[in-house]
Amino acid sequence: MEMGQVFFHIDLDAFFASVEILDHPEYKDKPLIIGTPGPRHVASTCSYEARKYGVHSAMPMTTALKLCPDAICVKGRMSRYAEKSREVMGIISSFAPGFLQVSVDEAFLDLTGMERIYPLPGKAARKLKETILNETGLTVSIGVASSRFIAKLASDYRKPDGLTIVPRGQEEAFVDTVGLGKLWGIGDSMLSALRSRGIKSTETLRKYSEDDLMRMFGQSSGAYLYKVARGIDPGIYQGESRTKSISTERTFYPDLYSTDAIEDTLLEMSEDVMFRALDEKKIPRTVSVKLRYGDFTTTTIQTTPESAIYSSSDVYHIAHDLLFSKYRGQGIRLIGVALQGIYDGESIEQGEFFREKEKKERELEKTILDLGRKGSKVMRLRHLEKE
DNA sequence: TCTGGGGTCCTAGGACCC
DNA sequence: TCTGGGGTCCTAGGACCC
Repeated sequence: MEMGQVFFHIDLDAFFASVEILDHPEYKDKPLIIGTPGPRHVASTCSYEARKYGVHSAMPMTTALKLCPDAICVKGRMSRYAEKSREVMGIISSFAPGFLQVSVDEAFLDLTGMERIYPLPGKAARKLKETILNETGLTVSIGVASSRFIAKLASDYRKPDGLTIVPRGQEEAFVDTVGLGKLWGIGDSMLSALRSRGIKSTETLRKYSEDDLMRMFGQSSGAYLYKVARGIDPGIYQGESRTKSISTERTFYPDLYSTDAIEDTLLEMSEDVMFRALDEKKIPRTVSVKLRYGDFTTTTIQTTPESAIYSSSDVYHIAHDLLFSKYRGQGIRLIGVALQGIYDGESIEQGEFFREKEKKERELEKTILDLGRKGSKVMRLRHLEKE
């Protein structure tokens, strides 16, 4: 007989802010926001002191600074956070074999079947927290439960430096305690759709059959709601996820009008995404462009050409066509470029011929790019035109 | 409160094929 | 001759998460 599954969800507390405080002890006990002040910027994280003023992730910086005018604002240093993240993830992954990292600041551990080594999961979790704190100076919150879904809710239940254990059999009761609005996968939109039908709690949600819910919210969402209301893991974070898209986007202030500036941006973005793809030996099948206008209306245009996309000049030309096929001269607030339908560059049918061409093209582009960062757009465009 | 950037997944409609 | 049904691919939009 199986003893049942045991999962940890480990969540770094206010991660970016905590790293900054570690590197700058003078920030300790002060309201700290990771983000650049100014319009069209948002806070990516903030310290717990700043949260006391109502500041939170994704809040516009202008709002955040109205709530907390004395906050220290720091521009994010992603590479430093990645470095710190690797330290922490190294510790977590050596703790038990079933390790699954889901973002820079979050990971799961599967401790199923490890009763001999860790007879008491709570004790094991405390040990893990202590090790992470001693070796990295960072605190984490851990949730322990019989599924990843419940473990994830549990790590969020008490923060920072928290530990929440949900005993087997208490999953449904725990979901009730957490409440509908804080369940993973239920956002503002679903919440108001539920409310408009008089469903304001998980208890009420359980009164509906799976068929009812599927009729009301569609197959996928219906099945999801049915499970989640009962504390059953709907299957979050299961398969190994391989990269499916590579994208970049940029918001402008003020809005962009000039064709020249639009092209310049498009070129940089095409190079950015395609170099990232080529670095991973990936080839995209689809290019998509996102446009957001001054009034926030947003549209995306994508195409999947017959011929292979193997250089950033291909991406640029396609993106350019897409953008200007839609563009009607309004001010542009945001431009995005994405590569989709990513597949393995090694498995290309044309084989040698293709790779040779790609290689030459890529080397040329790297050189141009290195020069071009400081050089002119004109020069890079001239290179592209030669194709 | 005037709304970032990087992702994943779902839906609905149309094209196309058998 | 006035119209089936299933499968798959593609596009555009949107929800959601960190």
